Amino acid sequence: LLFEAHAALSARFAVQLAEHALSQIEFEVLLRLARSPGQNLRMTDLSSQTTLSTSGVTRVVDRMERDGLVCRRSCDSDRRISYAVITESGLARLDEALPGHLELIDEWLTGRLCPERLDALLDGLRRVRDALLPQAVPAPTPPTARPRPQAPAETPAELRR
Amino acid sequence: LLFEAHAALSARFAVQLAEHALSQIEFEVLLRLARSPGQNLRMTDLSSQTTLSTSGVTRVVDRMERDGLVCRRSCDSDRRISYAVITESGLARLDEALPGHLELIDEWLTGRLCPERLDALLDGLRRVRDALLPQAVPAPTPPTARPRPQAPAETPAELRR
DNA sequence: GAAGATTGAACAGTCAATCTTG
DNA sequence: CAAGATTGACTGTTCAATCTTC
Repeated sequence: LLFEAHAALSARFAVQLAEHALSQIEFEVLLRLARSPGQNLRMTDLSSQTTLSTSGVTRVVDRMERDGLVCRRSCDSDRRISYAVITESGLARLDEALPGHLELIDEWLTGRLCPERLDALLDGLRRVRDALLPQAVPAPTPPTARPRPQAPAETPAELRR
Repeated sequence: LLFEAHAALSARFAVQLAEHALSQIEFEVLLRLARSPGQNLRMTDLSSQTTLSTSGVTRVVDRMERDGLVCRRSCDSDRRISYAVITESGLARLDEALPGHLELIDEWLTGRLCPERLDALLDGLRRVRDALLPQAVPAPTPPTARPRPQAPAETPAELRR
């Protein structure tokens, strides 16, 4: 069920992204960075927005920096902090890969279910997700702007896969 | 959305299974074996029923055989084939871990949504999954019994996670 | 020659330990 | 001493190559 649907969809995404020489995580990193204010994110925040540990983020950013998709920038006010910033090349790569990704979503999700079914599916998933992530909705880092844009509707919600 | 719900749920499963010294894949292997006729499965079939490659299955079964949860048995009529068979110990381990797993499913899915919502969610997921796995529903291996029991209702459907 | 299974090399990710800065 | 990031050792997985059997 949930696992099968996820695995199958995930596999499709993977082959499409591979055409643009991106892994799913790299794609997600580019997407999160591109739509963050200033197009940068602290390493820690990047890890909490993905499924990776902080060391995982370090390694991914290492690779992507080597490939020129992102670069690191240190913080003036707190020198412990390191930001990952998306580069021109990274933005270009994202623009290149995104349309195909959206097509896949439309092909297998949006276009496959009638609107009511789609709404019901998203509603159910959202409820499960919200129940499982109690710490994500309240205020784990109150001063830091909560980058989650409250799922304004369909398209952005799917964007976040 | 789908990815977030899946990741969050998956994480819960992982910690529960870890209490019984099982990884998610090991649990899935035990489950698939236990409910297969003869409680055995060819290595290849095991790989197509999971997310692993054939070499991945080889390695998992290596580990589990070392731990006594499964054992290998060769085929009389075709000596290329190797079966994985669940052992007494493996069955015991599954019995030990399964109730907690079902509790989690009930806690976060079944018990969290009213019946209509749950049906709608499962229906949507099933449609997406079926659309994405065209080769799974028809006859890829027609003579071989299709082990998929057609999702007889709710409980077994969730069992397959 | 193809199918089934295994192996070696390589890779991506985690955990625990470490370093630096606040 | 806690927070942020990185590193080293390790685990699990895949890909390509190999071996055996049909």
